[in-house]
Amino acid sequence: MKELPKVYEPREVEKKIYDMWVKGGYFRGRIDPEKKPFTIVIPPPNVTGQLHLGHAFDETLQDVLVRFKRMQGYAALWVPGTDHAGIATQIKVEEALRGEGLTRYDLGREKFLERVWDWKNKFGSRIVEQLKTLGCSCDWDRERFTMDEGCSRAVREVFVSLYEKGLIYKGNRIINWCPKCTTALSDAEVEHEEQEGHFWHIRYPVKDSDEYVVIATTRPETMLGDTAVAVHPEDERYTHLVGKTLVLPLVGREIPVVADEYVDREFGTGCVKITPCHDPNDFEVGLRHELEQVLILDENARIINGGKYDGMDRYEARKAIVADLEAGGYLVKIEKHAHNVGICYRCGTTVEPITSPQWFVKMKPLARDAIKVVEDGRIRFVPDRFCKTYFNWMNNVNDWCISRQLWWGHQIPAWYCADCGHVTVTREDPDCCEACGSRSITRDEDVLDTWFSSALWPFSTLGWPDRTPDLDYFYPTSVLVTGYDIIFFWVSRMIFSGMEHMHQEPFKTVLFHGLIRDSQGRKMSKSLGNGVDPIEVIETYGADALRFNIITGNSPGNDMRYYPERCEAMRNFANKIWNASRFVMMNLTIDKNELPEKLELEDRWILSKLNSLVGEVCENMDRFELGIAASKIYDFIWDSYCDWFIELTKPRLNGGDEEKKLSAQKVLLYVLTETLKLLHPFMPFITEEIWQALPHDGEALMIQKYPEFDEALSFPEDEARFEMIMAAVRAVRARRAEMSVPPSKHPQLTIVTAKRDVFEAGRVYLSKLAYAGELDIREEELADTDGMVSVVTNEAKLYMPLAELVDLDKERERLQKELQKAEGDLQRAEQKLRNESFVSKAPEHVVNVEREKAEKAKALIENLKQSIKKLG
RNA sequence: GGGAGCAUAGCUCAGCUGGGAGAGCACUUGCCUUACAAGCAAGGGGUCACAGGUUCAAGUCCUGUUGUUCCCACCA
Repeated sequence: MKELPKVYEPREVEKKIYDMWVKGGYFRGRIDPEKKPFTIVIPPPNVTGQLHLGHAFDETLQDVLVRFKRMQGYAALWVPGTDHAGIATQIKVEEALRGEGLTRYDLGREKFLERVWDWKNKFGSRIVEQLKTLGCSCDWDRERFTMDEGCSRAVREVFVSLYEKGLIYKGNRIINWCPKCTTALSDAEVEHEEQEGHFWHIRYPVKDSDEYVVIATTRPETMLGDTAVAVHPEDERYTHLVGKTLVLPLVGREIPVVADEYVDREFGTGCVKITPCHDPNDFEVGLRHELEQVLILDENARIINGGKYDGMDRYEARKAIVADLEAGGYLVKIEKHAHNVGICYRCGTTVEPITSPQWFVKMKPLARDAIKVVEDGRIRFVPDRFCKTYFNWMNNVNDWCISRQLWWGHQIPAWYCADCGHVTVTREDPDCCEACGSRSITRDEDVLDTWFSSALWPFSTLGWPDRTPDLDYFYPTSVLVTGYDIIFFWVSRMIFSGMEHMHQEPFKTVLFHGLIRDSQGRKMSKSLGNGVDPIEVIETYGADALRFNIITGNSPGNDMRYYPERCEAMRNFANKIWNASRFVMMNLTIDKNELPEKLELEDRWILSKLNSLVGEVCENMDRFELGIAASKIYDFIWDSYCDWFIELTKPRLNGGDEEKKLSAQKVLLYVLTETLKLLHPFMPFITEEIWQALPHDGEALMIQKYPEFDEALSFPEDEARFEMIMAAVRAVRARRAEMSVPPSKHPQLTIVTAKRDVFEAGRVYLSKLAYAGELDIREEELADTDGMVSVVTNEAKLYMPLAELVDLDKERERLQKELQKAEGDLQRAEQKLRNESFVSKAPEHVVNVEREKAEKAKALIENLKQSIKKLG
């Protein structure tokens, strides 16, 4: 038998164990017609990213599920991979270039892309290695990348087929523009932030008149693009002006007053300046009234078509324009005004709504099935409250802007013909225009939104668009695990993509988790510098401790705070298991794991407890209550197994009876082994390490069969009998603690009980765990209890000759207090039982519990009363 | 403007389909009891935010209130 070190050292163990697993090929997902598949695709982290706690959370949940199902005999497959993360990655490489004094334009598209690929190759493996240190049991042979050949083919196929169906189109429409990233963004990529701004009231004179209207705006510079002013058609203040012409201050452009129901009469002045190119509402108004479109911002948000303001930055122009308005007497007043501004989710820059020719996915037709599949339960959300969020979004979804003015990503497969203007969109790169045959075709410069490729992830990673055996077997995937913050970005898009291209839901269940915050509840972010590096945590406490910390004490969908102290507690737990195992091994003389033929009372107790635990854990796991399952295992190991059972076996192990010695070993080993299996999905490393050191059949714990509930190992009566002994032990310990009796003192213990057989069977434990000297177990009351201290349980009165240690008055007081409590219990139970409707309406077992409670309380009261009487 | 979450011990949080208030950390007391002081034993600490309601029974279900966090939304 191998000798284990006294303190568990995760660092040394984890690497070794992981290599062993990889070598054994246990992570491989293999098609097996005999087995049911269980598939998870990883939410692909950014290829150049680093593992943060959010990932650790996400991946741990997935690994627990995959390991659990794998052990249960499923053909488990966890597909790993990374995302090219268009904007994020491109920004990083451009930043690096800036260090060399270069921009991407200096390099040109081709050279720049080479640089990005270099970058990807350099850092792409970093996060993968970090996932391994966490213990992730991904099938690394299937690692994918959203821009690898297969995924790119899937993207191309989807784009072309949606285009052919008319579900992708190009249009000149209002989109969100980030002037820093210089690209269009989808609605989902814009975050909103309340900012303290101003409301500028500006006078627009009516042409050839003394009259004027006052408009209010938060973005005065956009007046350069105004092509109308709108009022409500029924607003009597302004009806006489409808159709009249205004002269735009500073610009001199003549613009009409139009009537449109979009205007809210109550808000502001009731007059709205209309800037079709720079506001989504105004854009619509502009279409309705066939207004001119004047674009006044370029890709860097500098003024164009604005006369003297051309070339100014938007904020510079704002200042200048306000000053000029004031000088010209057009400025009526300035109010403070808090309003929401859109900011880029990548760089935080305020985005500008701008009309621009972009590619869109028509969402309404796709949303239909995507809603239905969640409605009818083919896809289940855990917790289900996120259905509401999802439906709300899907029901109101706008077309999805998918083109990005970036270089890093899937270039849009559209070619424009210089001769006839036709757009060629094909699966294979064309060399001429499909309409006129002209060779003067140029490819669209733009790339697709990163999320366009992630949307296909559940099937592109399994081989689609080819009809592969993997796709047949492993699709639809079983569970998707992800944060609720990317429902719109990713989950919803995978759902409609799966329905559209596979005609099947991409996953059966979505398990949503929350965000990990710092110990003060703040979001972890680079700017706050409060991020916790999971790799450092793993180095300090071990991956198992981190995993267990994350899993326990969290419920689906809820955010959690990260506390280093909790990791310490979990590290201690790992050490506890380690030492319990050391104890078992030290005492082991057998090399086979089997239960003995003759089981002692405590054996049946622990086996029965274990068996219930197994049943409960499996149930909790099936309901995705991973945290509950984990803490039940924790309690069993620490309380039942270590604090009680191990202690209970010591008399047998140290006694002279060889048969008993063997039986104790066997039960210790059996229960430990089963417990390690139960715990393995949560703490894979330490359980595997210990299991390897124990007598075992098979190669690895991670591919052992997960325990199942077994009726034959359920002994409820023996459990109850043993609990009686435990209650007595606890009662004696409590009394001794109160009186500060050191463990070295072993006074005689007299037990007066009607359950004499039970306590006789527990003789050994009583003397060991209750530190008893001589033991007298009897049915008849003691005649003389002078000088005795008593403790009372439901089933017994226990006496110890320790009266000299105790203050009799205090003792009386204590017993009175206990009596009061017992009488209260009895009263409550009897009250319930007297209640006619309780007895008739409550389920039988609940009533029985109440009856038992009353019985027990009665017995206890009787015992206590006698003890008090004896005190005199 | 719409929607959702949270409110339980000093702190951070569990508590599943309603049936005797839990964990970790912190705190108090006593123990180095030959697996473990990263430990053992014993203990203190909660009107489960508030107000109603349903029920034999409510931390748990319903309604409202307060506080708090978040998401969505085109009021310039």
